[in-house]
Amino acid sequence: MRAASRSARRARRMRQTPGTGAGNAREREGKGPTVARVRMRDVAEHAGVSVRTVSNVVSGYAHVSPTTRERVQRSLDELGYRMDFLAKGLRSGRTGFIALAVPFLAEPYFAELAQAVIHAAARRGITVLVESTAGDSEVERRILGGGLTNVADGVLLSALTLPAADVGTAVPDFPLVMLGEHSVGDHLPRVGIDNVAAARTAVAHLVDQGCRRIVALGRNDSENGRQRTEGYRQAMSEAKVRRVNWLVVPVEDWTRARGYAAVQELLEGDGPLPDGVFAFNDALAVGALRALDASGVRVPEDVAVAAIDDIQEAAYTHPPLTSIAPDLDAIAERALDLLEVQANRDPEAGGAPVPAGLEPTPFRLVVRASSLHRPPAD
Amino acid sequence: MRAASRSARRARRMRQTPGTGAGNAREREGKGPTVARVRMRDVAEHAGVSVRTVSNVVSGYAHVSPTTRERVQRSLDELGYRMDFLAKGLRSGRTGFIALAVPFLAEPYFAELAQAVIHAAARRGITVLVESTAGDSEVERRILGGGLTNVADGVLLSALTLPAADVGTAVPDFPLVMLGEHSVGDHLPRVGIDNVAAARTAVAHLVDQGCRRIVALGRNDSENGRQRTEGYRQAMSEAKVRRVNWLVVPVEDWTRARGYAAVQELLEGDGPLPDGVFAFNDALAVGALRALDASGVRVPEDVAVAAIDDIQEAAYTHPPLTSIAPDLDAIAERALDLLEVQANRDPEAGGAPVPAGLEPTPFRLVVRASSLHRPPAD
DNA sequence: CCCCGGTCTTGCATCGTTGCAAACGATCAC
DNA sequence: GTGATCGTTTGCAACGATGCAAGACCGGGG
Repeated sequence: MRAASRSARRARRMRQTPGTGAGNAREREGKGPTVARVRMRDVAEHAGVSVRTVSNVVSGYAHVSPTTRERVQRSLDELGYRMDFLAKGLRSGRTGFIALAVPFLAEPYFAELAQAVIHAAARRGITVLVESTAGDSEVERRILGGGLTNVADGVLLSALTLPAADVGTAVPDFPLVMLGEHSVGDHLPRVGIDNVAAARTAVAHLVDQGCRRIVALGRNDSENGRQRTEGYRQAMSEAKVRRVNWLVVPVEDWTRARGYAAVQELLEGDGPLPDGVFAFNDALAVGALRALDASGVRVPEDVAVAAIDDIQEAAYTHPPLTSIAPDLDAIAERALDLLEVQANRDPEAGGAPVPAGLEPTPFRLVVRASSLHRPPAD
Repeated sequence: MRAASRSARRARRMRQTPGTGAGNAREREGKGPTVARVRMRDVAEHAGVSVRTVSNVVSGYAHVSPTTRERVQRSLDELGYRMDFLAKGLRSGRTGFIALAVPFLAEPYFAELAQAVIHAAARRGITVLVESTAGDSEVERRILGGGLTNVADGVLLSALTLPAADVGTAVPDFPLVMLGEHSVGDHLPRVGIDNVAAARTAVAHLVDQGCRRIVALGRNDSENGRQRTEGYRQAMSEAKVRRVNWLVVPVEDWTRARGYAAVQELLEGDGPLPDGVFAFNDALAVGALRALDASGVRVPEDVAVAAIDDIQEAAYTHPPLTSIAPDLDAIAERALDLLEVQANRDPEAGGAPVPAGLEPTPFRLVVRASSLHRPPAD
């Protein structure tokens, strides 16, 4: 794709003043819809000051006389000046962008996370570049390697598959914060909920509701999965549930389809039916609920269900889904804070070391009908 | 936020060779994690060629001897060169980014649309910048005014609230394609499904299923809404449904919550109950289904439900939702095509005019349980 | 009357890349 | 052998902004 409208205008200007390249008085073409790009130089000439002074006004430099400032401002408005981010970025080394990489933007949890990040960033005047890695660890590795540097001042990476071993313990040379609940080693700063605690809370809630044979829907092949499995174990153990009633059903990925398939298989099997399902995320739970519904199993009477994520959809399932709600806004804000810390760190002076390890953010249990196995003891 | 690691490195270099600024042999600092930025100049020196030749190799220029190309490539790899997109963009006028602006990224439809766009763009080597306008018409107007130009080669805008009157008939001076189903006038290129046809198809399907009193859930205060209303009208009229059985229930926005509230109100009212609900989008339908479920109204036996969007969630509602599925990949591809057409258009030569008006993309009706009011006639 | 400290303004070089067009060398036809 | 041609490589300037440091200007104290 060529930016024809822009380069063509440039070409015209260069034709006007061949060689010198100093084409100064830049014609504004008619009053048609097409508006020539206005540079600081144009504003400077219009206001009768130097380019540098215009820059000073635009960037809010203190020592500019009110008179000058106002005159420049008027020219700025009149010509409709807009900063060229590319030039600014090239010269100053800062772009005003951060990159956010998530596995699947279409997955509700990541969409909601992305929205939270975008809004938090907008409040700070930062624009977000969204990448969708498709859960490809190759892509994730490339990003960790700095593939987005120089176009972004910092990177938020929500890795999915990336094995910790692949990353090594190298600290990248650009601001980076791991997002969500996946960890690739504790040498990197990371923001998210405490997965063990979250899972334990959800499972303990099911136990509270009288469940004694609780199936966990998930898999411990990722750091994230391991932690949620651990939370499940802790809660089961604390509740003194007999080992024979523990069951972790592995699923390939955490989608509605897998949740549906897993539960369907479970129901068709010859093992005893569970009275509780703890899904590692809401998408799995949504699939599970559908499968239970299709098989005529009543929720929560026969089986109680709880999960983690509390996506918006959770309030509208049949029945509404009990879930652990991470504070996405808190995650976004904290992650941006950590990016700033890293960006402001002066590597020369040694400065503060890069913060590392999990920065836990709050979560809460949102109880809805799906887990009300027995009426609350009131 | 300051990009400290980068600017500090720069400062150091400048200290080394004061005045000249030509610091050539750039030291690679230790073997620590910090890696100095490698420029074309560094590669050129390493390979013993000119900077321009490196540029030629990198950009795939044809007339480079195999020998030279290979030598440069080796240096490129060895030094780990990565292009500075800012400099490239500044010089060439093209950034390789496009901007995508949607109202709410957390709404499943927009998330799925965004994912489709990101993937389609990735296939073309384009990176996507996502903005979330929050449905603010002020933001949308700013974007139409060119607020994202110069950082993006083109803009895809999925406007929500923007009234056509505010836009005027001016053709923007940058590549722009309106996305989704909202129109702000037919002077702008636009990609999406034919809303009238889509709505008519959905409603006709409900009629087919034996529905005679069909409520439309939506509002005609947007172009989009007007068109879906029109489709509803056409289908009702074609089916010769008596006027008294037509009803459009207005909703403030197209969310699950509004759909829920609207149906609840409807059920509490004293009017006759409908036997069919046509929701303007899936989110409304999801809310509607939940409200019907909560009130003990059976779907599809008592009321059949159909909607537009076919978000992933639709296959997992209770019961699964019949919906019109737009081809998101086709929308994304076509939109990118149209951006390219505009970008390549030579305004000097007059070129082809900017394509304008709706570029309709295919859709299909996905029938699920929610609309099976009576068993198919077979 | 001049020097000094401060405020306000400016010129120059520079960020890393590509467009342009010229230079270069080798090959080829005559 | 000489000029034309082609393929290959190069130098220079420029994209639009900011960092740096010097210059211009102003008023007050010595």
